[in-house]
Amino acid sequence: MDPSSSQTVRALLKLRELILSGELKPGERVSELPLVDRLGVSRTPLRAALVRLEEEGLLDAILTGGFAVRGFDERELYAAIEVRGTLEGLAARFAAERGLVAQDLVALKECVAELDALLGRSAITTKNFSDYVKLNERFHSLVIDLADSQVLARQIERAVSLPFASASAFVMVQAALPEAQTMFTIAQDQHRCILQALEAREGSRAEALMREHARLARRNLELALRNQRTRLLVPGSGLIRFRTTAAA
Amino acid sequence: MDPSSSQTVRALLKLRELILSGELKPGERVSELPLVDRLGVSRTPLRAALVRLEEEGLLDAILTGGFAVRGFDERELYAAIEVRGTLEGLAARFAAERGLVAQDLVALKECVAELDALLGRSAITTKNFSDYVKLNERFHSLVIDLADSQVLARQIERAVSLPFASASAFVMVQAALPEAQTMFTIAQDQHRCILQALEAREGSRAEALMREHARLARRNLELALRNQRTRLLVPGSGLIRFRTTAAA
DNA sequence: AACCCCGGACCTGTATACAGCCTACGTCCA
DNA sequence: TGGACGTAGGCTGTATACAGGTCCGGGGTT
Repeated sequence: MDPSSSQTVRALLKLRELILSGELKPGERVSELPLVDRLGVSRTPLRAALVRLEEEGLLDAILTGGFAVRGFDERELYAAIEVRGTLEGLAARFAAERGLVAQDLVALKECVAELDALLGRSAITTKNFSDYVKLNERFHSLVIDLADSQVLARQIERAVSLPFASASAFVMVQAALPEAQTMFTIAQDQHRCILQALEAREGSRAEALMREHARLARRNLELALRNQRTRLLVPGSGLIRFRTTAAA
Repeated sequence: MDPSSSQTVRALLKLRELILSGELKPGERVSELPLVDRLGVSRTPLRAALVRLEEEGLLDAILTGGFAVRGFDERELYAAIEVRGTLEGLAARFAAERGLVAQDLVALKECVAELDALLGRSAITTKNFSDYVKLNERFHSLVIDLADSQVLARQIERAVSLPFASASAFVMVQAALPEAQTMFTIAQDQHRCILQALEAREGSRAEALMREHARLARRNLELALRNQRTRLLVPGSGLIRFRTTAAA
């Protein structure tokens, strides 16, 4: 009965992978029976996974029943990032206003120091970017933990469940584009400033910084979409619907 | 196949009612078989409803399997309201920055005018408060619509699925407490100012106003909890765990 | 008297059968 | 040739049977 090895979880993971990889295209109906063969699970856990993915925002319920893969246009990508930044900003403010104890500060400072060390050692490349991703995610989850609100944490969890909204969604792009290398420096300075604001209990500043920090993701996304080469590095790129008509 | 009359929806509604009414207490395990008799649906739609309620935040998954009713302490109530206000604030900013067309403005102004008329006619009491609730919710959903982002709209939908977080959660309390009557006037002035900010494309102001607007809910909640008489008027009051030990 | 072990009831996860609905294709008629 | 109707296939919603795990209580032992 280990939940991590349950059929439901297996179905959820495989199905999410199928959607993100683009094997199921936006708008396409996701029928259950073909997936039963494809995923090797029966309909019951499969349906549970479908319901979860709908709540997650990757699927849309069809009026007549069943689900379809959801598509996202460029505006929705930016909105998703802004939502994430806004919620993380709120978390930063909560954390700052509560005040941090020494132990919390140590953990944060350690994280920032490790990032410093990593960035000072060598450039982030497509080969070693996963170390950066780990540290970056640690920083973000530390801040969320410090906000100490399950309601907020769950809401953020849901926001980043859209693959292109997460804090580390575009690290791969950054690593691949030389013109994006400076973003690492900027991001790390923001980390440092956020830490400082948290320490000084400057809630408003912490919030604003965290929001702006998320907007780096937006800039990376814009860069990524402009280059044919990096476009496919965007997580969940298969879900993106590019406008065929001229944008207003 | 009408989804509104499906067993799943029926189970979802009845189960939510059972939780909010306090018949199922926080921490209590929600076993499926007893509910099959109680709700008159089989386990399959019941389980679907359980999964949805977990995503909604009313249930917690138990490690060994199954679900338990989630409890909320006072801090979480405030956090939920703040999250809602923050997201609605973002919606207001999006709407303002996009710019409204004449038709949008008409709809908003009509809504505000109707609220003016209602408030001018007579005091809001526990008997006629539902008219106010309808108009208030219309104002809020208009703003959300104008933000024109499904990602954001879904996130807000989820935020207000916690019963005490919704924009109209405390109207009943307001109506019952004489000292809260001025809140109607204040709220309506905020509506007016938000409309003005949207019209002038003042995104930042619209956002700040919407946030502050949500904080009225917080003030109402504080009032409600202080009065033994109104405490039970708080939606989902059965889910609230009051601290027994002294708060840090 | 306290602790440990064993047994049974209960509960969830999973698979599958069945019924009703929607859809799409083919055919027939105007 | 185009449109409308009927039928067949497939799909989802629902119910239920079965297997494995969990938890609680009682009895025995130290």
